[in-house]
Amino acid sequence: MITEEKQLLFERQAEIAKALSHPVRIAVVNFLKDGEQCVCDIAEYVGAERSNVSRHLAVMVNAGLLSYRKQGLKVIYELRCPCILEFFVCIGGVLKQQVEADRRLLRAL
Amino acid sequence: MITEEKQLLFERQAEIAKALSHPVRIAVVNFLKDGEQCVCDIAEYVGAERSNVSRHLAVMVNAGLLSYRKQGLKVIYELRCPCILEFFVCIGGVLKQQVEADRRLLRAL
DNA sequence: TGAGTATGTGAGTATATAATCACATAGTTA
DNA sequence: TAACTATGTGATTATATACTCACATACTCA
Repeated sequence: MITEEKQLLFERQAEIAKALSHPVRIAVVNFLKDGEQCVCDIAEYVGAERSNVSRHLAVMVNAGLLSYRKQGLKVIYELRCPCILEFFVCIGGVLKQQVEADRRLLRAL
Repeated sequence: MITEEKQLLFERQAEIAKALSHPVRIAVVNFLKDGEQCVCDIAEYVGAERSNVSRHLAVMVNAGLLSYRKQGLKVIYELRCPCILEFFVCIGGVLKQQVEADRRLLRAL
């Protein structure tokens, strides 16, 4: 049985995973890992419409992944917690294991 | 600029995150971390319809998170890569940091 | 063989998400 | 003040996702 607290935790964890479940948002994290950036530059890096990027950023702020500050005309976003980068290490483990499996499959052909 | 390879990587990473972006699927990982289980028991643990759980499991298999084997009437699922559990450590870091921020906010009231 | 059990799937519906365009807002600078 | 720039948002549309119910499949065991 899942306790009510566990249920809440699962929902919160799922929300964070969802905030990372889009290629554009993954790209954003990758771009911001080296330091804060304005929307303009983020949009150029990820190669998407500014308004679209704006919405993706809002999703990530809502999930608690990003914070932002205004500086003149610009709005500058940064990773709220560098620990999110461990996510890529974790996912990397899964991907490596998949590639290994594919390789074994290939050899069996 | 994002290279074509990076783009592919981001898509793959997003896909894995998406497979973890639902409370039921998070619950499944939590249940399976102590060992393989059949659909029946998984459904009871997560508290959802069997057919619904079946679909969630299919999503996770597709993403490469789970593997399964048939044993008589039952189909038994297990984590394909325990490294996925690091995901919770990572997410835990983000959540802790959010709770800290909330606490600071509360003190400021 | 026939009843029973575990699982998966088709079809339908409701809801959520993503993308785009046009426009609003806010700050800048001449 | 007026033109300009960076950003966010409303409205719309297309697509994806989640869920449910009924049913098909596959295996078990009497």
